[in-house]
Amino acid sequence: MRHRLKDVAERAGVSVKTVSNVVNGYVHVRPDTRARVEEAIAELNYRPNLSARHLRKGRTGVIALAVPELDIPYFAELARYVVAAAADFGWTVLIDQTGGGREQERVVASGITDHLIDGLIFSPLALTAEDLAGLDNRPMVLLGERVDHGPADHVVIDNVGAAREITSHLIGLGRRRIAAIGSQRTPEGASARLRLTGYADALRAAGLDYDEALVAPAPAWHRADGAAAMRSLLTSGVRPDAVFCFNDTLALGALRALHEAGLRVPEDVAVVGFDDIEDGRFSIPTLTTVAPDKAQIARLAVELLAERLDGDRTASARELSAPYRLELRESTQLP
Amino acid sequence: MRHRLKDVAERAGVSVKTVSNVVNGYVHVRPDTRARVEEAIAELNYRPNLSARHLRKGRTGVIALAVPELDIPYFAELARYVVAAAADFGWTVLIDQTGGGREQERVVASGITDHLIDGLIFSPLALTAEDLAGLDNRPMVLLGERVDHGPADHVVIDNVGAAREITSHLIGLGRRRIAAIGSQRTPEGASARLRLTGYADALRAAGLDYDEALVAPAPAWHRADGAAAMRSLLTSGVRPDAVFCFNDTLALGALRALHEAGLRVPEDVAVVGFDDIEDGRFSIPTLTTVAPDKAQIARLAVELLAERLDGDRTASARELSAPYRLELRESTQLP
DNA sequence: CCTGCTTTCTACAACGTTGTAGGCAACGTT
DNA sequence: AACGTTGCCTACAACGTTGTAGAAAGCAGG
Repeated sequence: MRHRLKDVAERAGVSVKTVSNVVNGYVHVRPDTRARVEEAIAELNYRPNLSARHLRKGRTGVIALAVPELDIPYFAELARYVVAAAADFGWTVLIDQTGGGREQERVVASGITDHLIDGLIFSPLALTAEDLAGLDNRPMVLLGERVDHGPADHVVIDNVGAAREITSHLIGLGRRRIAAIGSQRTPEGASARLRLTGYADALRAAGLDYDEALVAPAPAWHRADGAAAMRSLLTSGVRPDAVFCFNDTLALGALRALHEAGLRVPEDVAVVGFDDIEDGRFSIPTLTTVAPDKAQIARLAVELLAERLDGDRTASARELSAPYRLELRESTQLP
Repeated sequence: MRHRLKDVAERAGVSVKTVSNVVNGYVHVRPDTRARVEEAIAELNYRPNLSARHLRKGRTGVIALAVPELDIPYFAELARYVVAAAADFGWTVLIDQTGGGREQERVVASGITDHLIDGLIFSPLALTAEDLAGLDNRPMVLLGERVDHGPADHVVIDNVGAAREITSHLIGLGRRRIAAIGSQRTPEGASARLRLTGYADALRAAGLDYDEALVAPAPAWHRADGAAAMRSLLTSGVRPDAVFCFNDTLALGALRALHEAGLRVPEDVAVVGFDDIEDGRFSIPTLTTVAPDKAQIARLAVELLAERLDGDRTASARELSAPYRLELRESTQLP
């Protein structure tokens, strides 16, 4: 059975509001009264009804994290950090999987979980700034690149810079025919566009040609897509000596395809990824990658949301950048 | 701004309750009235306040899924299936990460998210039947092995049978010195114990000795633990020709350690795992594993919860078993 | 002993929703 | 013409909580 403030109040011989005051840490309660109430709470194992509290206060203590897919390791790792960061604020995190489609994302953003959550941390793939503009402006923090200069707070990393840096690393190793895997022409592909830009920048800076034939598209960024893209690069005869994959799962797929083709990594082809997922630290060979500071991304997102909730909801949108670093591993380092 | 039934009612010129009836699909509403109300709902972009509805009805339409760690791929994949299965019932899933500790799990089970959720699907590591016995019995479905014959509904797979089968497969390939990685002595290690039992059964059935030195413990079941356990097996000099790892992440770590030791898989050592996570389909070599039917596990869990919510809450606990099959891949199949 | 202040507590209303009870037409049956 | 039945709708109360207003008791200062 479930007890209410009223039950506790009767047992302790005080009013309902006094129990509420004790629960909420109100100071002007006599110590012996407080003790009596706390005892009653313990005896009845009383827990506040969050729905009722929410109805009254307008806050639930729950925020949502919406990501395209949980079984993409990057998002699972990110979720872990967001849950941890939110715990510091006493928040529970409701994790929502959008699937990445534009319509599904619109539903989530417009608040299918309406009235249950105080705010939303949202990692959209397909959503555009216009989609967001028409919405109910529940406090929201966006992760990633898609909705540039939209109406909401934003945590990003410098995709162009990171892509340029890791491509330059490959060039510095003496590689000259550097392929890229993961380009996308769809509006969903904002990260892809930025990483491609960084890749092209690095080539240009080194005086290398940008060769369209070395750039392989990937409809999604799963292992299977990386493997397929790598295979098509190999059969097309362009003979790359390095591959920059736009995320780690693509890179793991590419490693697989190279292995099947009998090519050695890094001797014949160097491979780099992006995201620093745990798999890449144990793959054969281990994977050189761009490591965004996920803990920092999560913390910044939660802090932005907290400020938005407590402070001025109409203040203009802020954009914060999280750091990254290169993780050099076996897939580029000759033994 | 956010609108209420009252706003819609005023706009449509009807009572609040009539709007509520339209929203809830009550039949006795004149078509023209219904149309007027629906128009007003659309114009105001009205959404019901779930907290208020819950307060009144005692249902939120939200269930929680509590797992030890989201960045263990098995749980992430499971989460995906649970979210999908729950959607069929119109439920939103709140995903909770317990961390796997006994105290944290007790907090979750006793309902830190109290009153916000209708029920709980729970994959405990450390919790004991006694822990659960004292709790508030919110409808709960348990996944996995730990709390055998506890008070709650339960979805399991036949760990002993699956472990026996995959070990027998190794024996059938002619392997004789078969190591096991992942044993645990702690109370958390229920799955470990069952899989070890199946392993020992298979050895006995084939007339092979159970050799303590071939069984390596793993404090957790991460890649790093698998790699460490494999290294210690190799340095101990027991020279296994096959390894049964109690889950896939352990196996991926073991593959890594074998690679570092210069041993070939499967030529020198065959490796098998358990869980069929996506990584194992792309690792080098790809991983032979026990593939539990995760979609079925998720569906059974959600259905059990639905029955518990709608039906008799005091009916005795049920235990359902989900199927599994062996996935034979490169880590055991000679080319 | 009165006044004004502080501390401690209580009664009441309200948050947005839905179940219950009931009213009023319109209809068909006697 | 009176009656019961049905369809459609409304008023009210209640779910459990907390903010507001204010009462009662204690205290200090005159």
